[in-house]
Amino acid sequence: MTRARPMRADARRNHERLLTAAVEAFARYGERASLDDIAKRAGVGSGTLYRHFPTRQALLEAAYTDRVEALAARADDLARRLPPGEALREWLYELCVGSVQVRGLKSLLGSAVTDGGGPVDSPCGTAVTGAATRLLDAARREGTVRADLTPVELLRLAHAVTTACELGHGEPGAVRRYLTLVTQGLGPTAARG
Amino acid sequence: MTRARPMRADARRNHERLLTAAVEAFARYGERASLDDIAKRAGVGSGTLYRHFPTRQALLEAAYTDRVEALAARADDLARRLPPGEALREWLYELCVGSVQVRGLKSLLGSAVTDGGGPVDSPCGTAVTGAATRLLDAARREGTVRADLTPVELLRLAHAVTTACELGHGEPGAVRRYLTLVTQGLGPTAARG
DNA sequence: ACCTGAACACCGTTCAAGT
DNA sequence: ACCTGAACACCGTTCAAGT
Repeated sequence: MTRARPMRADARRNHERLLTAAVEAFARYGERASLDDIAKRAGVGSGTLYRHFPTRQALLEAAYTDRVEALAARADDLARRLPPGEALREWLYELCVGSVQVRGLKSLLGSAVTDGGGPVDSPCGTAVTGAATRLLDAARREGTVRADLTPVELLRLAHAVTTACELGHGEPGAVRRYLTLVTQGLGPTAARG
Repeated sequence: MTRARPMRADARRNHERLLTAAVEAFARYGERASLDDIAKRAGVGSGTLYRHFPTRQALLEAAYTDRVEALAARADDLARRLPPGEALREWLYELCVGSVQVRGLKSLLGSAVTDGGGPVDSPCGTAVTGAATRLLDAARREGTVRADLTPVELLRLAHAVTTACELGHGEPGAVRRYLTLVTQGLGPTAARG
């Protein structure tokens, strides 16, 4: 563990300003918001943005650290309050709602489970995969989830559900609907919990 | 029905060249391929591209007309050969495989079920929603699909599955896997057909 | 050590001028 | 009727010059 040594006062201020501007811009324009515009709104040269956040991904990750951590904490919270199966379902619901509502968050959560089979090694990837793993393990022990489902698969499906919702452009109840379809399956609705 | 009157010879040739270049570019770079580049490779001024295809969407649609029609035809083909439930599953599989493999096709199919509850009124939207409706109706009569599932929901889920696969960046068997998860649901694997 | 902003390459889109 | 390509506005990224 190397502890980052303190930034110079102006650097620290710029860092903060950039983050504020980024959060606002991502909220307004989605994850494709103009980086140049973010720098301008932060009152900072474009080079400074790149110094602090070398890639768009890095900026996105920094902008949503709080939210991702809150999501992870929420998982453990739900695990304490509800039976495993319900906790898992409710967490998935909140995850998807967040992804639909907070523009840019979906992109970040998606990139946390992109590429190889495993989760990406980033703070966001670690936090969210950890939460999913804990919920999934408990539900599996309870026997309410298919045993072969992996955390990454689960998170990818959540991302997929969010995508399906987006196609409907804000239809109310879309998250619940598509989540129901995916968790229950497409077969005939006979005896179901 | 108004029949388009024949294009001037040079216009016709440019139209064709643009399509060829577009198919190639979309295949190589995905649906975000540079329009300027497509015009250049077609040996045509950029204004000409906009004259023939006013939007990127229009170009995308034109580039994949054949493929979309083939998909629709394939649905009826499968409906003739297989029991409804199997025909539906197999069609979904081929739809997703196509969306994963042919860059740009996913985007087009997605936009065919974007926005309001109904399908978009475009040749592509009509063809693909028609096919989905026929397969779904048959399966419903047979009782192998939940009765409340709509064609647009089905197509959005297919789009969603494709998205999940993309996150895995070409893992073999991903389409089959995620399609299985979505069609069977995430519950415990007990008695299943 | 950090910041600035000009510079470069690229893209989408429009439109006056051409044939 | 159709085509061309310059023009404009915009964006991402780099880097020499500054403090």
